[in-house]
Amino acid sequence: MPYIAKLFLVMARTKDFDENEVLNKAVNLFWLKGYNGTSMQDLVDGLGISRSSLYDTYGDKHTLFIKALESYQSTASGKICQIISSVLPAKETIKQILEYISSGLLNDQTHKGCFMVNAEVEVAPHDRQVNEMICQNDQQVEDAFYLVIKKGQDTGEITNPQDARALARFTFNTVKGMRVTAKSTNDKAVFDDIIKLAMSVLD
Amino acid sequence: MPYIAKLFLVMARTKDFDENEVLNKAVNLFWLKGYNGTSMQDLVDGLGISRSSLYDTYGDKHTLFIKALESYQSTASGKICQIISSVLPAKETIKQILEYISSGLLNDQTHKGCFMVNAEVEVAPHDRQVNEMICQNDQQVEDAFYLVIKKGQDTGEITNPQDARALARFTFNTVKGMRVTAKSTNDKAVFDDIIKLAMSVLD
DNA sequence: CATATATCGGAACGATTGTTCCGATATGAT
DNA sequence: ATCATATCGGAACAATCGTTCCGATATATG
Repeated sequence: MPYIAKLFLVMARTKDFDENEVLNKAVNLFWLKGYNGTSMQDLVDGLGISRSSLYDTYGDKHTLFIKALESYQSTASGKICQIISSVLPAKETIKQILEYISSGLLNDQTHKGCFMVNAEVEVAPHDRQVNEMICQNDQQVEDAFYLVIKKGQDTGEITNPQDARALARFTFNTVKGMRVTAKSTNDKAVFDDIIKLAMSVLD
Repeated sequence: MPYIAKLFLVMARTKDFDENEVLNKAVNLFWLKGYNGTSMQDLVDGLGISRSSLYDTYGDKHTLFIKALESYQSTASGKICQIISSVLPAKETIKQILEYISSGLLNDQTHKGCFMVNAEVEVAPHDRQVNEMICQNDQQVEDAFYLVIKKGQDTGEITNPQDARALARFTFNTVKGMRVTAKSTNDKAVFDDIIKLAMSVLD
């Protein structure tokens, strides 16, 4: 039997851990302490797998960070899409999203904030790959807001006649602001004020 | 002559560098690469003074970071106070501040953003001292917005009758959002949209 | 059961981390 | 000019950094 064929026929030891489960732990570590603040030792300790398994499975630190950010992005935007897909009135959809984000931020005693925003602030300016991920995600989120707002304008629910693109940019900027504010505050009243006034722009 | 007296009478070698000038360089280094991203070697290279002079003059890395953040904060809020003190109409004052911040962000090709926001995101959640500086500064800025907005409401220039405190929180949150957005974008149109709509809340 | 091979734990690597220390240098007051 | 002392450059420190490597272990297939 030729050697190459053997490679695919002969199986070996299976991983002792669930790859996605461990990646999720990596997300939480990077999310909590940032890229530069998280050492490989922190990861070895926190993930519960050995150094070699870590490198064999996820590559080096930077590659793991990218994978963690990708994982976070897909689950996070998944939640948003879920809210959008529930065919509520446009303004109610926006409100639900803002309140979902707000409550997520407020419920975290560790003040992790948003992993994407953390990466945008700490890493993006020095890392082309991370920057592109951020830009792509931002465009995607902005577009999602745009579509909801546009729909609201078409149905007459949103009376503000200004460019839906501008309204989407404004709304998303409000979200980013809250994700920073949450880093040093957990005063719900502050977020309620922000959401109420941001929503009022859509009237 | 008693020993203590000598301490004040006998002078020794003077510093070869200007203390504030070098601190300013430290501000720019930490601002650009963050706390964890900036090594003492980076600082030695960037400040142009020796390791020992660095420690003798500014203390350890964390102490230097605090001093750099304090320095940034005082000059940054100084600029804002300057705009506020020019007794323009309230809404014009807010607009000037937002546009001043926007242009500052857009003119920086290195996407440093705002040093305070960077520290809030990267450091504040794990550093009580930095967190307190951020909270204190945020309160100060929010109060400044509050006073201008309150004045605008009293003169009838700002017709929105909602709580001036809420309006101040909202406005400041918009600023924080822009300071994140600037990390991965330099599209002026985005900032113009955000400012225009944030301002419209004050109508 | 035997075999091949991927996974694992842990030692080890050189580089870099933040910090300390020391001898040489420079300087203001006497 | 002398003196006391703060400043300076650079060597050196232990600790940690990210990464590599190797022998032992475990397991799906033949």
